[in-house]
Amino acid sequence: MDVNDEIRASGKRMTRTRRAVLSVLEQSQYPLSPTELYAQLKKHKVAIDLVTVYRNLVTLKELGLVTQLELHQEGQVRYEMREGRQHHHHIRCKSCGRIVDLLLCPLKKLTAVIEKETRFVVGDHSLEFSGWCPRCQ
Amino acid sequence: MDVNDEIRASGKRMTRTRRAVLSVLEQSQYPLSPTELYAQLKKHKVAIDLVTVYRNLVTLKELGLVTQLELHQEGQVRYEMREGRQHHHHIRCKSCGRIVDLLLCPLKKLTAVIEKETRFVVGDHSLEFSGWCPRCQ
DNA sequence: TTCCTTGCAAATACTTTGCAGACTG
DNA sequence: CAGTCTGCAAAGTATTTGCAAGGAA
Repeated sequence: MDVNDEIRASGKRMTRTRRAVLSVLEQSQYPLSPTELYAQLKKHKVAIDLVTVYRNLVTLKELGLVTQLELHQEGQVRYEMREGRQHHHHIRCKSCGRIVDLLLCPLKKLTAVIEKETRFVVGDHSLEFSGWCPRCQ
Repeated sequence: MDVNDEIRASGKRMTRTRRAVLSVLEQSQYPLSPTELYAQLKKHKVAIDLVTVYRNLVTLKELGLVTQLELHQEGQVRYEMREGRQHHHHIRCKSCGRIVDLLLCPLKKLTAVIEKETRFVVGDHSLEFSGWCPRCQ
C-alpha cells in the first residue's frame, strides 16, 4: 500500500497540494518547519497557502506518514517523512541551526526502569542533543 | 553566596517581584509555565504583570538560577529552580499533564559516541518521556 | 453528487518590545 | 543620583478556526 492508497484508505483524498507537500518532504535532507516547507513550495512555483501547509501536515501526521518534532529553543515545529525510516533522534547546531540525524537510541532498557520507578506507562520519548557542528566550532 | 548575592553580583537588583517569583518557584513541586506562575502570584495577592514574570524568568535563567524546559506538545515553556538540584529529566502524563522528575540520566557515555560519530561538540541534551500516570491509566 | 479540501480573513496563544515613571542600592 | 525594574500598550511569531467556493472520487 503506497502513500496514495494510505491516504485514500482513510477517506482522505490525494490532492495537488498534498502531493506537493509530500514531494518536498521526501526530498529534504532534514526536518522542515511549516514555514520552510512553504518557502520551498513557493520556490518550486507551487500555488499554496501557508494554512494549507499546516492542515496537510496535521493530516499526514494523523495518518502516520510524517513525524512531528519539536526541537529545543526553536519555537516551531518540524516534520519529516516516516516512510521506512527507523526510530531516531537529532542533534542541532546552536550556531547555524543545522540538524543531523542520530541513528541510535539507548532508551529501550531505560523505559522499563522508568515504568517501574514512576508507575507510569511510557508512551513516547523525545531526545535531542545540541552543540556545535564541525563547521561552526 | 546566596540567591540575593548572586543577583546583586551581576549588577541586577533584588526586587519585590523577583523575590515573589523565586518564592513561588521554590515552593512548586513541578516546573511552572509563566502563566501558571503568574496565576500563583495572583492567588497570593502579589501585584505583578505577566510581562514582568516573563522578564524575571529570562533574567533568572541568564543568571543560572532557574532552568528552562520545553516539554513536548505543550507549546509553552516551563521553569524550575536550579538550586543544588542534580541534572535530571521529566516524564509527563498525556492525559492529565502531570509532570514528574526522573532522577536518572543515561546519556554521559552516549555523548562521547555522538561526538565521534557526528563530529559535533555536544553542549546540551534534552530528554523527556510521556505516557500515562498511575491515576490516568 | 458527495463531502473533503482550499484560500482568505480573522482569531488565538505565547512571548517580546517600547516607553515613561517607580524603585533599589 | 544612576541605572535597573515595572506596568501598560502594542507588536511579533507560530498556529488554528470559520466559511464559502473549488476539486477528487
